[in-house]
Amino acid sequence: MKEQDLCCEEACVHPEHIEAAKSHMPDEDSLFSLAELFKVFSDSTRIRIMCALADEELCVCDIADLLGVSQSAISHQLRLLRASHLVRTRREGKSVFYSLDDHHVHSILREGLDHIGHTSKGREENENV
Amino acid sequence: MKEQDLCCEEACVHPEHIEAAKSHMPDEDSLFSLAELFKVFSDSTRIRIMCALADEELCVCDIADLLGVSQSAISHQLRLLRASHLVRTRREGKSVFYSLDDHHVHSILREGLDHIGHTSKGREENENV
DNA sequence: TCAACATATGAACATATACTCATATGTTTC
DNA sequence: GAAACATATGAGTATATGTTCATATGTTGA
Repeated sequence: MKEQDLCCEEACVHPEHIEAAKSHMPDEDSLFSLAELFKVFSDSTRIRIMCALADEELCVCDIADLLGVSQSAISHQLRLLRASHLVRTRREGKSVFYSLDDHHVHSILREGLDHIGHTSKGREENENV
Repeated sequence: MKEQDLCCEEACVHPEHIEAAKSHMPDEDSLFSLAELFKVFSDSTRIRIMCALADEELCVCDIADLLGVSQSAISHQLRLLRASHLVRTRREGKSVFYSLDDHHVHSILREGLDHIGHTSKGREENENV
């Protein structure tokens, strides 16, 4: 049989814990949106773009030059960032300037850096993924 | 020609802005680790696992049951979470209990939820990715 | 030691995604 | 309007990744 895998069909599950956990779970839509948001943060090119924009706006070719990535690749990534409301644009003549669109970008990056700072300190033991 | 794409080879680039941005960029290793960390947050199954563990530890089959995902899939995902130091384990007999390993999990999820809360409010106009 | 159970893991497969290339769109200057 | 330039985008491709399936590992009780 194979309905829901039926692992630990009796004793092991803790129904009261499951109910408690269920009660404070965000709704499905939020969970999906959350994953989508962090997906945007999950590529180092996009992270580098956001870091580059941390202090001031830059045009597309500035970013491409700064990161050593092709204009096309940058443009594709900027599109994703914009779709997630993480950057905004301002046109000035032929150039388009991008800047961060949300204070959460800073907070999220900071929390992330904080985490990797902590984990890299004294816990190199289980790097064997 | 094709060396570095040579977009805006002269006038457009703003060298002083590029230098400024360069100066406050995290080092390459951190940027890579950051992306790796957020990659873990970029899947809704893993997000759901972390939310489920927000208040209390759960054993593997609890999580599988709660999320309606196979034991194997959960186990694979837990491995990633553990490798990123986001969850920790405690064995009790045949069961293995997982719990959050880091206060950053809460902060990161909260910032993320905050962001999607803001963007979903009145800006449905550019959902056309 | 063996059966039963909970969890972990390797291989395989289907899908997602980041880049390149070619080209389109939009802007300025002549 | 045409040329030059900055940016955007569609198609194609190589790689990454999440799940399933089969099976291994580890624990308990007989």
